[in-house]
Parts: sequence; C-alpha cells; structure tokens
Amino acid sequence: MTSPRRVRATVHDVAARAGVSRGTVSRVLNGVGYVSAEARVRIEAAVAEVGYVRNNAARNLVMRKTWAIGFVVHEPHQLFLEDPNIGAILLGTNAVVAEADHQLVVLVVDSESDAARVSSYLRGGFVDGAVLVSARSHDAVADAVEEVRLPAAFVGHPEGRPSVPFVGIDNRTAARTLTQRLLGTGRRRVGMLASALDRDSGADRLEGFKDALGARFDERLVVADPLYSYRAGVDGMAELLRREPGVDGVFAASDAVAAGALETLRSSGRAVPDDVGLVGFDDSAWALRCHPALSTVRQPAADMGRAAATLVLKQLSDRTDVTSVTLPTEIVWRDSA
Amino acid sequence: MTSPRRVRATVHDVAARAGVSRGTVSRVLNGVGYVSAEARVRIEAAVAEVGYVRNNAARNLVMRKTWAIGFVVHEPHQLFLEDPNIGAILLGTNAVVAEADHQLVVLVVDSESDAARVSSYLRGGFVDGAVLVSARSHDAVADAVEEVRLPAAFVGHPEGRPSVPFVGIDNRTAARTLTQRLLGTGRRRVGMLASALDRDSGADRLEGFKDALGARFDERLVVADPLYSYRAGVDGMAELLRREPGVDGVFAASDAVAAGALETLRSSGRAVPDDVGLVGFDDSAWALRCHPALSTVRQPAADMGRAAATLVLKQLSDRTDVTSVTLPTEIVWRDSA
DNA sequence: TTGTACGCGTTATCAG
DNA sequence: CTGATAACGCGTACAA
Repeated sequence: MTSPRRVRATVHDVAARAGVSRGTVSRVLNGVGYVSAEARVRIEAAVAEVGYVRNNAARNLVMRKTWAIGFVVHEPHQLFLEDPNIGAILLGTNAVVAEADHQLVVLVVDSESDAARVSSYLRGGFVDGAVLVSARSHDAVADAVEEVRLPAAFVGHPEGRPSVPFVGIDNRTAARTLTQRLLGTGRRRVGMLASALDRDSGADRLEGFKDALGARFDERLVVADPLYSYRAGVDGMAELLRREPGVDGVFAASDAVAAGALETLRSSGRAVPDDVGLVGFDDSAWALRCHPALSTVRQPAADMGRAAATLVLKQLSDRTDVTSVTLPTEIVWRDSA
Repeated sequence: MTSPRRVRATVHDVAARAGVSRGTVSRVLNGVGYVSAEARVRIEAAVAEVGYVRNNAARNLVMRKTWAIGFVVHEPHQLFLEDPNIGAILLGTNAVVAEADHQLVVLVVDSESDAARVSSYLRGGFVDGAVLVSARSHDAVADAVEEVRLPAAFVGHPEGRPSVPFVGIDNRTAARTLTQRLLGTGRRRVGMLASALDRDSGADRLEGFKDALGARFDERLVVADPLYSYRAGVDGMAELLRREPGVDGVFAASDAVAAGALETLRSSGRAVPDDVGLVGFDDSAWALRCHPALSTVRQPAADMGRAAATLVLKQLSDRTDVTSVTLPTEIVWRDSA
C-alpha cells in the first residue's frame, strides 16, 4: 500500500514547472542576485501551483545556520509553574530574538533524561545559540554548551562557567539594602527564610542579610530550604517561629516564600505588618496578590531576558564586546513591612 | 583573519582516523547492523579523539524526520504569565513526547510577527508534529498546520478545524453542574463573569450557565471580558455590582477571574461566602491561594497535555485511531460558596 | 541574466 | 562483516 501523503515539492519541481533552472529559482526565493521580471513571475506562479515550501533541513545543512535560538529552562516542576519571573524572562528574550529574525525554541528540562536529551539537542546543531536560565553549577546542559562552544548566555550567575557570559543582579547588595530598610522600621528580632543556598542567588541573598545585621546576626534565625517555593515559606516560617516565637521581622528569599510565610503567620495569629514585618524578593505576581501587599525588590526580569538574548546575538555576529552584565534592582516598599 | 572556531569533525574524519569507511562508522554510531568488535573500539576511540558530534541538519535531511515536536502557545503576554494550566499542559505534553524519544520545542507567539515566524517554522520541517494550545479560529499557525498537513492536535476546541483532532473538556456540562450546585446553596440573584466569548470554552461556559438558570436567566447579570484574567475579574465584578448590588452568587469563568472578583467583593465590604457565593473554573493555583479557597471545576490539564501528545504521536506512526477526546472534569467544592 | 556543477554531512543500498 | 556510492534538497561560485 503506497502512502497517500503527497511528497513535498522541491526547487527542482518548481524549476521544471517554470521552465527555468534550479539556480534561478533559488535566486528569486532568496531575493538575491539578478533575475528577469519575466522569470520571476513565472517562478512565483509555479511556487504557488506546486505548493512549494522550503526544506530547512537542507537549507540549514548548506548554510550552517538554523536561525533558531534555544531557551533552556531548568527548574523543578512546581517552581516552573509558580515562578512568573521565568515567563517574563522568556518574553523578553523572545522579543529581541524575534527582532533579529531568529526563532526562539524553549526547551524544558524536567528530569535527568530531559537534561540528556536537551543537551544532545543543543550539541546537535538544531540551534545557533542558547540562553540558559537558572542552570546549576554541575549541569549536563551547561557542559554541552561549553563543550561545543555554543554561543550562549546565562540568566543568573552560575559558578565555575567563566567561558559563558551571564546577566544577573547584585543579589547581595539588594538583600543588604532591603534588610537595612526592614531594620529601619524598628524590628529587633529579624530572621531569614533562605532558599537555594547551592546557587549564587540564594547564597548572596543570605550574605546581604548578614551584612545588614552585622554583629546582631544570629544564625539560629535563618532557616534554609532548597527551593524558592510557597511550601518552603509555609514550613520555614513554622520552623522559625518554633525557634524564636518573638521574631518581629522576616526576610524571605523570594516572594513565593514570603507568601507561604504569610500564610503561616496568619494561622499563628500574628498580624503583618503590625506584629511582624515581612519582606520578599523578586516583585513577582505574588507580591501584589498578598494581603498585605509585599515589600520586595524588583528584579528586571524582562530586561534580563533581553540582555541575555543580546549577549547571544553578539556572539553570533562575532562581536567582541560580549561581557557579563549586572542589572540594577529596585526596592518596592508596600505594606507588609 | 581566519576564524579561530574549529570546524566540527565529521563522519568522514572519524572514518579516516579509524581507518575504516564512512558506512562502518555510521553503523556503530547508530548501533545498527553488524560490525566487528575490533572496528567498533577503533571507531569509538576515533570519535572521542576528534570530538565528533553528529550533524543533525544532515541527518534530518536524509531521514526526513527531526524527532522534534512543537508546542505552540498562543496567548496574550499577561495571560501566559498568569495561567498555571498552560504550564501543566506543557509538562504533560513534554512527559509523553520525551517518553517517545522526541524533543519538545515550545514556540511562544506573542505578536503578529511571531505568528508569522512560528508558522513558517512549522511549515519549514523543523518539527515532525505539533500540539497547539488555545489557538483561535482564525490563526496563521493553524492555517500553516493544516496546509502542510503537519500531524497535530489542539488542546481546547477551536471551531472550523475539522481536519485537526483536539482534546477538550465538556465546558457546558461542567458549567451547568457547577452553577446548579451554586444555586443549591440557596442563592437568588446569581450573575456570571464571562470571558473569551470568541472561544468555544468561553461560549460554552456561558451556555452551561444559562442551562442551569433556565427561566431565571437575566442577561443583565452577565458581564463579559475578552480575557480570562485577574483584571477582568476585578473590573467585571465592579460592573456587576453596579448593575445589581443585590447579587448573592457569582460564577466566574476562570479562577483568575474569580480571584479578581474576590478582590472587588472584599473592597466593597461583602463577605464571601456569607454575603455572596463565588465559584471559579480550572482549579488553578489561584483556587487554593484565595481566601476563602475557591469552589471550582478541575480541568485535568496535565492529562490534556498527555492526550494531545499521544494524538500527535499516533499520527506519526500512521495509526488510524486518532480521534478527538473529551476528558472528564470534576467539581472541587471548597469554601467560597 | 541564466544554467551547471559541486558541496553540505548523513544514512541506506548493495555488491563484495 | 565492510566499503563504495547514491540519494536527501538546497545555496552558490563560476562559466556561459
């Protein structure tokens, strides 16, 4: 039984139909070089008639270029669903990539086998470059990128990848400033719900917190969790209360964490900000959704996406000014502290 | 100035290095056919030595297969960021696609030009199939899919695309059942915050609402918005209150809308569920986050993603049993009504 | 202005 | 078991 699926028309078919050579067809298809008006119309008609559509596998092969940029998001399920910053980064990246006439393809890695598949996708020449968000230090994807020297950029600041530029924020300074501001409201016993200490962002936020507290720092008052999640906030706050029922200030490592903390504070009968002042980080959708609205630091997520894309594009055009960038953050002071 | 970027090694190079032919190399690379143990080790060594990595453009060209499946998400910015269902659908799709050893590439269309680019990406043979989420009836992407007969499946039920199977839910029945339940709590003046009436989902939810109300239906009590957004809920509820201050029951077309409505109800001094009963739709992250937690209908988002992927994969393996599927929903009754 | 011919890197066929 | 060799579909010098 023969397949009923009509095989796609090729340049050859178009040429035959139009009574010209393949070279001429190719020229009008790519709008380059000289071609007579007459030939052009005949070819355009032929294209429509046979329903020609370009075969990119062939085109990529000969041009050594795919016009596609990968966007790799490597997060635990739940976090991927919760974190609106990733969406903003994605949209920012997409905007500049599209502007440069490339196609953004996002690759989600959600398991070990995903990591392996995405890695080989990246090394396999399906894309001309990639932006990687929240990769870990030891990461199959990052390894692949480095090994095949794929033009790339990180969003966030993974340690130990000096060959790949990144765009990040100064987490430490931001955390310090925010904590100082919290302290300025007169809080005496302030704790921190730290997250992702295995990542630069998490570790730096804790450092900034320590900076602000100075001699007053008490490590009993920091409880850590691997994830920047709502759950981490709920559980972490409970633990913090257990250790020190008298806390009157809390710095949560992210808004999601803060939202979780808020829940626990509420159910423990404490009022925010009256009994305890609470601050978050990210200015994500969580911040405005909470009651009271969260005081937090705004991370320019869309700009970070744009910057990362620009970094990749620069490498593609062989520019030499590709250096990591640190974008400024901004404190957004609302009602939770 | 010559480019310092080392050109990638090819099968040819490996063959030369190992002192065998290209055919033999290809055979060990793909682990198919007979090859002597001796040749195998020599080739494997050579692969490592020259740092060979497969060129997929070439491979795709000859195999007429990319092992990639597109996931097209076509939503307004804000909604894409807000709606956790999309994330769940994505993860579900990714799971089965990965299981089948394909790579999922998600394409976000966020503007007219995005739609054009994604369309040509799809027609261009970069992927073997695609799942489309929340496409509109008149949609460049859907047109492309249909024209090139790309194996595909919709999540949701776009009208006028009989050639493409879809996976959906019975919005009308779900809405009717939910509304009846709301009515069962004794509400007398119940209104609806409708959304996306230009889509099947939105239109059907309204129909279900009408079904339940029967003769009691009063069109003054339905206010519509193009989007399933938080904002739509805030504004829509305000409008509804303006039209009928005495409403004591509200069916919001989605949880995000319900969350917005809750905000307006709160600021208008009305208690939920005491003064007015509120129900949503989707059982998204919003539902549990609200106070009180939303009564709503659960849409099996991850399952829908899985089903859509399965539909595409079936077409790829030329199976004939590819028919649209309707997945069951479930009412989740919590505290908001 | 147009046609010819070669190369892109693989896989697949088919004799040896 | 292995090695030539022919596709795959397109871009592009180069010759005409």
